[in-house]
Amino acid sequence: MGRQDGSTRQVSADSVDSSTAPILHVDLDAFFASVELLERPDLADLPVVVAHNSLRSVVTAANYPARKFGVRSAIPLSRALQLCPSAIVLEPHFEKYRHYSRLVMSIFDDMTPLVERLGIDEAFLDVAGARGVIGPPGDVARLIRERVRAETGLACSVGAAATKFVAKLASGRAKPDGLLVIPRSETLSFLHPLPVGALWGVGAVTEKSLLGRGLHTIGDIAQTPLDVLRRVVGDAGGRKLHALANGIDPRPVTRDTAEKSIGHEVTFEIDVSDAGTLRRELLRQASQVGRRLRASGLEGRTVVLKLRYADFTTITRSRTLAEPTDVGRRIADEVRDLYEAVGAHPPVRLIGVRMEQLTDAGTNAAGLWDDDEDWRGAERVIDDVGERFGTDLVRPASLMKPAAELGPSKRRPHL
DNA sequence: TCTGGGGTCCTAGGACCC
DNA sequence: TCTGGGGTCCTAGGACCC
Repeated sequence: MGRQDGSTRQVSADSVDSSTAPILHVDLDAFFASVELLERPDLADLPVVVAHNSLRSVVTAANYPARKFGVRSAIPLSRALQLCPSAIVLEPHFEKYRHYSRLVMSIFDDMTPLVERLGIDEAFLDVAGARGVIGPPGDVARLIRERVRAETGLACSVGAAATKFVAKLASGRAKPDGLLVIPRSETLSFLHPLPVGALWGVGAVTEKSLLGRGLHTIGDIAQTPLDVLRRVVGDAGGRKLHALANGIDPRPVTRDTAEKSIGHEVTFEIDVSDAGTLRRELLRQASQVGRRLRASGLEGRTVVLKLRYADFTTITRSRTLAEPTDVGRRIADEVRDLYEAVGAHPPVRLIGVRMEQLTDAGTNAAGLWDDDEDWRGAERVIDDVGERFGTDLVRPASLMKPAAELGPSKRRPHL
């Protein structure tokens, strides 16, 4: 069970006025690991990591006992096992995580219509409007934490603030299983002592160049002239950093926006040189991308091939089509052309296919210029058969009927 | 420590148009 | 005629986030 740590209780005591902190950031604690432990409560106090058990895998989640050894998300599994040889490794089950994610998100939807999902285990909520119904933001946050625990058995942490950025920092500081309210008037005193790496958009590379210029804290950034920041991190980045460091973050909580790209990629356990293997993998991924496009009712216009070589250098090659498509076959043809044009290359560590410039399928419903229709019809049959049998089928020739013989396709909502 | 897979956003150069 | 400036699209690469 999570601890109610001292600092959390102090700052978020009922006496703190949360009325100037209407933006909540809710973050499930060690989400994948916590879901796995619902079924293995006997392991809860032992170090547990969730990761594929393969040569090149990385940790996707670590519970708090594992974190005491320095194990973190995104470090190589091999490294994690060096840090903590006794760690128990569990295979991930993404279907289960999506299930719990939906349960939790629907609790958020009960609080306010303004819910912005961030991946599978986080969301921003604007609860200013919940005041009359539920109460001030602090009350909403407490209710969310109670309901998530009661209805799923999971712990979450909540930050409440006047802006998204500060709310997100606050939830991080509230972890695990805590609540931290930062009233508007305390924004700067909360922000300025924190290290530059805590700023949104400052990763390892930017952090290094900021530290190299003697900028260590968010307070340092706040006092640095905008021109100087721009020179370090570029035009847009400089403006953003300067604003955030001064507590300014005008981004509203918006309901979820349309996807901008859909893609798949794999890292091979052993680098691949054989062109045949790579072409087959491209075909597989292109089919998968096509299927996801159709399932979401989307089409894409730009096809992107991604290759990562043994030395980790990464190249992309892209081509924009005259007309968008959701047909795996068409995507496969384009991406194969892109691959052939690369020519001789070093052994490949990772290969991927992505579609960009997505639009709603059906905006081109007249079918003008649409020579993909036969393939599309055939692939829809595959979709439907696959849905019925839960399989990822190879395309039997017998299913290749002309589109005219097929009924209208079902548009399934994504996820 | 040899680095996943899903994404988003930004920059920069060149083409092309007005 | 050896030269401007803005806008948009396309391509490639890279930082960053969960």
